[in-house]
Amino acid sequence: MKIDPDKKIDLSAQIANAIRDAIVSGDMIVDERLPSEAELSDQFQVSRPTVREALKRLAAQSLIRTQRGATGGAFVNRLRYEEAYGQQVTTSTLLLSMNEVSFDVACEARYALERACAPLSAQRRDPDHLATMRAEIHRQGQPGLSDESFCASDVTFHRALVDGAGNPVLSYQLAGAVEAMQPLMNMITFTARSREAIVGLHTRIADALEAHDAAGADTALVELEAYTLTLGRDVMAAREKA
Amino acid sequence: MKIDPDKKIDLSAQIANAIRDAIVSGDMIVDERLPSEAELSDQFQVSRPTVREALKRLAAQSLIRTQRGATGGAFVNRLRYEEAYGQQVTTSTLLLSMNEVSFDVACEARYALERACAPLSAQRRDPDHLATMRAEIHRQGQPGLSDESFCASDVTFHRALVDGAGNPVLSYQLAGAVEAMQPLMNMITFTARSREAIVGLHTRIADALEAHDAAGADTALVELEAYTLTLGRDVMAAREKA
DNA sequence: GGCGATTAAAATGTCAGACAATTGCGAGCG
DNA sequence: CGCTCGCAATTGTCTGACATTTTAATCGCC
Repeated sequence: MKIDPDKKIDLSAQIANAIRDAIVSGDMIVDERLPSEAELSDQFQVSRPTVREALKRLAAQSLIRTQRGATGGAFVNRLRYEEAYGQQVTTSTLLLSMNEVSFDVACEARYALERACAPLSAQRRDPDHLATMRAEIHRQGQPGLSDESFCASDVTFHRALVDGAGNPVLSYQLAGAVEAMQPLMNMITFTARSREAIVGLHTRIADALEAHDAAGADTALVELEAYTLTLGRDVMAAREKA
Repeated sequence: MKIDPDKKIDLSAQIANAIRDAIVSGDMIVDERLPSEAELSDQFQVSRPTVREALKRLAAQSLIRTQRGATGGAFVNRLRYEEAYGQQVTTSTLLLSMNEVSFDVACEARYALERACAPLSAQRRDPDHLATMRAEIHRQGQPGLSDESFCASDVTFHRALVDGAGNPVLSYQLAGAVEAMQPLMNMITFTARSREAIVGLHTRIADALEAHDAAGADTALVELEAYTLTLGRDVMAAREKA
């Protein structure tokens, strides 16, 4: 591994970067064991706590995992979709909440991405995805459902749509966009009438996917986007007035 | 903040999670100062190194930044798109390289997402984006360009296309997909003939965007996807044989 | 009284050494 | 031969200290 002269940035950050580069570049392969903390501190000529801080940085990014005991140590982690999902959602949520992203912009991005999945989903959706969508549509029609539950069900519905495309890379990329929107969507109070409209559009989407009708799904998604936008703007307007 | 009983997971991970939740939930706002390491170690009843490991985890995710000196400390960081880009690209690249994502699947995801941007880009692209695309097209036509440079230029071209949509959320989401593909694309050797074909399609895309012709851009992207897929499969087949 | 230089204080960054906890493996014993 | 016990390796945590950096206040001088 490389050296770390007396730059101005933290030693632990330099070490973390050096190891990260080794992993990303492929110099270290999955499940390969890193040297022990003592060996690393010797190799980099720093103390063990400094090495540990570097390893924790990498662990926070799921690049390595650690294991105690005799045959333990730090190992290059196989990055799994589930772990990447979590980070992706956290990052996207923070980006949206910290950068004054407007409801309109987030909404546009979300539906643009979903529409990219719809044709593939119309082609490949399997009965499981359709069943999930039907179940969520039914739940969304239940009276007395809280707004939070309605939103959660909405997310599940749209994730089924995305997963129906059968492309894990797409599912991963969209997890952030769809779930990060949830806090924004949670601000909306859904009236019985607006829920009815949404359920109707969801039903049209599910029907179109079941019939392998990509164009129909696209049309329904466009309408759903327009309707969601209207709901969001009403909330903003009402809040402006108050 | 909450407590951490003697669970089985690391204390530093528990503390990091507690602070992360406080930030994500909005309990701590941007630029707010966290308690000093000494205060945190007192509050959580752990030693300072343990607190430091927790803070490094958060710093690795760009959730906090630290500053030395009298008025220093750890501050909630405003997550910027540029920082999020980097993490997004690193994560996506690793996901693709570690999970045996096929060239076909990655290609499909990338072009599906780009096609989602194309209509917006046709509508909103400004002269800067067009100029970038034209410049990269010209570069791609230069003889003697290395395959790596050709790929890098390709990435710049497609990022201009995506940025043309004028939606930062879309740009962020797609940065991972486009750039993560680069290592896979770098495996392809571009012959003079294939470069010519790609430059032709790029020109058609730029022309369509300039003419606000969304359908034309979409058609050209579909053809480019098919052509890229062919190139990738040829490489795989040749590698199989060898 | 005002202004500049020095010093003090607060905070993070780093180090050294020690002990606890966990786990695998081998040696010893029944 | 099998089981158990203990040892060694490794990470997890603690204590205390010193170095470095930055701000702010104090002191002295004009």
